[in-house]
Parts: sequence; C-alpha cells; structure tokens
Amino acid sequence: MTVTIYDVAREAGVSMATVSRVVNNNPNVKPQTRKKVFEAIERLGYRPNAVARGLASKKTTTVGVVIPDISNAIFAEVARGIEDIANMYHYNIILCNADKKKDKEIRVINTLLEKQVDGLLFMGGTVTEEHSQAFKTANVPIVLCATTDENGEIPSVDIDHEAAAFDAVQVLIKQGHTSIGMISGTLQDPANGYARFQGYKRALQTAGISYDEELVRIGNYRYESGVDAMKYFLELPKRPTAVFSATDEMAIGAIHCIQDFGLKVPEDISVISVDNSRMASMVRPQLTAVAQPMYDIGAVSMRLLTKLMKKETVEHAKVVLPHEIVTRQSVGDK
Amino acid sequence: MTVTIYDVAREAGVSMATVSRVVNNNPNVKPQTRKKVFEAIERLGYRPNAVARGLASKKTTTVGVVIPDISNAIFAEVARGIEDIANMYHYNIILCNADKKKDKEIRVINTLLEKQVDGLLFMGGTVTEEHSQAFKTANVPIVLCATTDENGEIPSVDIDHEAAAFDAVQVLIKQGHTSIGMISGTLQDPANGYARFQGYKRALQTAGISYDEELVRIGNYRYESGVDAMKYFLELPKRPTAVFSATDEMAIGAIHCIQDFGLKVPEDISVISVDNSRMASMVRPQLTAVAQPMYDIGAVSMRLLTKLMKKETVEHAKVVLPHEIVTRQSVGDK
DNA sequence: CTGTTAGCGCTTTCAA
DNA sequence: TTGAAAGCGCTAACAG
Repeated sequence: MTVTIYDVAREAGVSMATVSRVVNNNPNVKPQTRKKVFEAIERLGYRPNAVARGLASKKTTTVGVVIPDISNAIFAEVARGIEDIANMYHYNIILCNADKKKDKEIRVINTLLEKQVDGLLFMGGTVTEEHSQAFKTANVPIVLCATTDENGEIPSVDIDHEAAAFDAVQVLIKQGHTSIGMISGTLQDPANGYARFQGYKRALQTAGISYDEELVRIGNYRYESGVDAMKYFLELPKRPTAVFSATDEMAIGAIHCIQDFGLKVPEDISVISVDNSRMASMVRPQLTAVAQPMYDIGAVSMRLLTKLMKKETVEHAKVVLPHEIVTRQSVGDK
Repeated sequence: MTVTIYDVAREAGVSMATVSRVVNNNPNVKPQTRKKVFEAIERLGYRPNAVARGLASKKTTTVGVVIPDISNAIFAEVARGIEDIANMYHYNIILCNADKKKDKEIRVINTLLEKQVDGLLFMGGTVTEEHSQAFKTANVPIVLCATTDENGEIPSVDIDHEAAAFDAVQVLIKQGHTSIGMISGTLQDPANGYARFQGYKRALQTAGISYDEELVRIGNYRYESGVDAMKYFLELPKRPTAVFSATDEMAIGAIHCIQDFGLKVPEDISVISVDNSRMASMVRPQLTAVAQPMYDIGAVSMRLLTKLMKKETVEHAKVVLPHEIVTRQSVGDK
C-alpha cells in the first residue's frame, strides 16, 4: 500500500541508509547512485513519512502556536507573520485558539508538547505561575508573542504597551485637550488592558491633568463596546473633548457613536487609538493611531524561535519592537 | 531525560501494554491497576509521545488546512470555524497559507501529506488537474472548503456564489435600479470572482436590463480597489445609481469614495455586497449584504471531514450552505 | 484483566 | 561512498 524507504532501496538496489541520505541531501552519495535513487523514488511515487522521521530524529519541523482568537484581525495578522517566517525556515505551524482562557491555554500547551513540536509560540492572556510551570516541563524553546511575563524570564517579542498608550494620549494633550476619556480593555489583560491604562494615567499626570475615573470605561475590544462607552461619555454633564481607545475597533465604534449623536470628529471630539489595523484607514474620518507592528511581532518572534531551536545564542531574548504614531484625520485641536 | 511508557510501566510494576491501555482509556484495566499507573504517571511526569503513537497507530489526530491568507478576515473566520470543530473532535490543525498560488498550494499539500495528516481541508483558488492529482495520491480524505471543483468529484462545503450574487443584484433591481455597476473580483477566481459575476449578469438579464461592460470593474477584494472602481464609475458620463460589490471590503471603499465625492449612500447611490463580515456593520451607512456563513462553512467542512476520516458514509458530500440577505442601510430606491 | 512481542518507517552510529 | 543494525516510543494483535 504505502511505499516506504525500504521499497525504494530495493527498487534502486541500494540500502535504506543510502536512500535516507539522498532524501536528506547528504552530500556523501555518488551522483550516479543519487540518480538511481531519485529514479526509484519517482517510479514508486515515494513520499517520506515525516512522523517516522520525527520519531527517529526527534525533530518534527513543526512549531505550536497558541493564539487567543484567529478570527480577530490583530492576531490573524500576527499569525501571518509567524507563518511566513516559519515557512521560510521550513517549519509548519499547529494553530490553537485558546481565547485567553487559562485552562484552555494550559491544555493546548500540553497537547502541543505531546505532539513533539520543536518550539512554541505563546500569545495569550496573563502568563501565570501555572503557565511557567508548563513551559518549564517542555524541553523545547518557548517565545512569548505580543505578551510578556512579569518576571521577564521567558523570551518574548512585543511592543511597549504602556509607552504606546502614553504617546497616544500625548498627541491629544499636545492639541490642547485636557478632558480626555479612555475606552480601555479589561485591566486583567496585562498588555492590551492594564499597561495601556497605565500609559494613559501617566500621560495625564505628566501633563498635570488630574485623573477622573468617570472618564474611563472598560470595553471588550469590540466595536459595540466602543459605541457603548462613547454613549456613556456623551451623556456626561461635562463630556470629554477627546477619547483614547485601547483598540482600533472600539475607536471606530466611538467615532460612529459620535457621528450618530450629531457631532463631528475631530471638530467636536478627537479620537485616537492603539493598533493601526487595516481598518484604521477604512473609516471616515480616517483614524489616527499608534501603530502596533503586528506582522512584525509575529515574524520576529518566529525568527527568534528558530534561533532558539537551533541553539544559537541570542543576545536579546526580550525584544521590544518600536511603535509609531500614524497621523490621519481623527484628531484635532481642542 | 524523557520518560517513556516503559519507565512508567517499570515504576508501576506493570507492562507497557497496560500503561498504554490506561493512557488510551481502554476499559479493560482493573481500577486498582489503573490507579497505580496514574500515580506512576504523575510521579514521573510522563507525557505521551504523540509522534510515536502516530507511527504505531497510523493516526496523527492532526488535519491539514490550506488557506489562501489567514490575515484576510473572511478566511480567518472560516479558520476559526474549522478549529473549533476540530478541537471538539480532538484534532489539531496545521495551518498553511498558500495565497491562492497553485505552486505553493501543491507544495503545502505534499508537505501536509508527508506529515501524515489524517485529513485535509483545502481552501484555495482553482482546483486544477494537478490538484486533483495530488489529492488522489493522498490516502486520506479531502474536503474543499469555500471552493468547489469543476467536475464535482471532491467533497466540498460552500455557498452558491452565483445565486448569492444574483440575489444581491435582485435587491437592487427591486428598488427600481436599472443602471447597476459591479465591482468584481478577478474572473480567474471561480467562486468569488467568476461565479459572482455570472450571477450579476443573470440578474440583469432576468430583469431585461442590457449588460454594459463599462459598468464592470475588476478589483482585488481590497478596500482601495473598491475606492478606485467607484472613482471610475463616478466619472462616467452616465454613472450607475447602484453598485454591487463582490466583497464587503470593496463595498466599503466604494461607499467612502461616494461620500468623499460629495454624494450620499443610499440617497444618491445604493451599495450592496456579498460577505457580511463584521465590518459590514462598522460603516456608516451600515452595509446591506448577502451573508456568507463563513464560520459555518469552516465548521461544517471540518465536521464533514471528521465523518470521512471515521469512514462513516455521508449522503451529501457536496454541501451548499444557504446564504441570506441582511438588510441594513446602504440600499435605497432609485 | 494483563503481558509478550512484533512492528510502524525512518535516522544514525559504526564498520567496511 | 555505502551498508548493517540498533533503536526512536508507542500500539496492537495474540496468548494466557
């Protein structure tokens, strides 16, 4: 039924070892022999069995990717960066959605490890003690992607979320705004939630603006929650003149909410966010945002993982990618 | 270093076979023995090696997924449907982007087959003879996802793209429009391109409207190409009063182009599309669209694949999922 | 209910 | 430059 390396060996009149060498591009094979083997392979339609190879060589050329939700544009972009680089280095990726749920994350990490992945890319919610524990029992390298661990022991690739938020709010402040609302993610989320909120507070503080908790609403990163948060702000007796959103999608919700209310962006209210997904230029007015290089985060973390898997020494196991402000049309003077 | 089933057997004072039974939930094990084994597993921190298991059992509980581009929202949604169901049936997925490029597709199909996936989900451009050939040499089931093959030999899950387009254009016609532009995908793309274009033409014909090739522009599914196409229409001496776009994203580009031009949607020009991605409700006016159930296409195709992998007999190997019109605000009277 | 024993298809010394 | 042979860690008859 299935053609094995042994069949090829017999057909070509050589040993299994020789066929193996040919298949693996080992130079120690006489060209003539190589040719014979290739012909036999062709004739028999031989297809190497990667599972058997994996068992014998203890390498699967497969890496595991734990992702919150592939249907989220932001993560999908990271995934694409990962896959492109993986592909370049001849790795395949096993993708697992874990929805930032700790239990699910731990479960898939173990499954992935059972499948003998050569490395693991983890993109999730908080990295708890339990996560670290699971990582420790893996004897393959792990890279955190778009997250970091508190104690900074695990290699990671991310942006500085706090600074990104700080910079975004600074843009608003520079335009003269002093009443600045924030649509935040859950504070349980260390990167997209908590850190960005901290950046917001620090920017306010630096500018000598007092923090008003009435001006902070927690959303769930989705469009609708941006709409809801904005609705709340608009009904405030003294509503903010600018809003900082933790994500593009909520920002777009906010913009539409403002427009539906009969006000204009940025004339009446300015809006800025962090992300700069493709959607940012797909709204009117186009969204000014701090760009988070999602594709690069994926690509760089995969590249880092390849180095780790090859046991190359890496100087910077904690890489912080730069973010930048992309000025479009949603921010104006106070 | 690594603890194997043999180590567990020794530790528990039983044979490998018994450990294997315990690990695989085989009922033929005395509860007491089972307990002993579990304790040994716990004590040693044993983690079954899925690669060895795969080699011995000839099953990897892994399926391959060939996808055009995971960073495209539409496909990401399908992927999520696939993964959710895969997960439910204890399969993992190896994800490969192939950008609808034939060579790349063939290449990843072979890699996936080498990795001994238990089944394959193919989402791509055209299914050529070469594809069929590659599928034939696989001795695992294949399901086409959001595509179909011409001769209809391969199981598949998709919507009726021609009918979806027909229905969309009908909506416009019913509102009295007779001058209807189309922003199409490339006609090389059988499903999203050609079929939708055919549906457009048939709707026109059915309504007795003559086809005018000036009113058809080919885009690349992206926002910008929607803008460009619409710009072209707006400059026409006699511009259309309604536009049918093959995808949401191009439709949104068209809407913004119309608005930037100083006209209103739907008062001046109506816009409808096929997709109904989350973005459809993230524009003003919200987009009326024919909904393509992407998540379901993924879920159903994965479900179908599980049946095929279990060698269950399936009555309908060609499933056509229903589409529906989601009326929002972008379509009005002529 | 449990153990013995062949493999699964390949890589990798080691020797020639 | 090539071959022989010993595993890799597990499953799956088969026997008891």
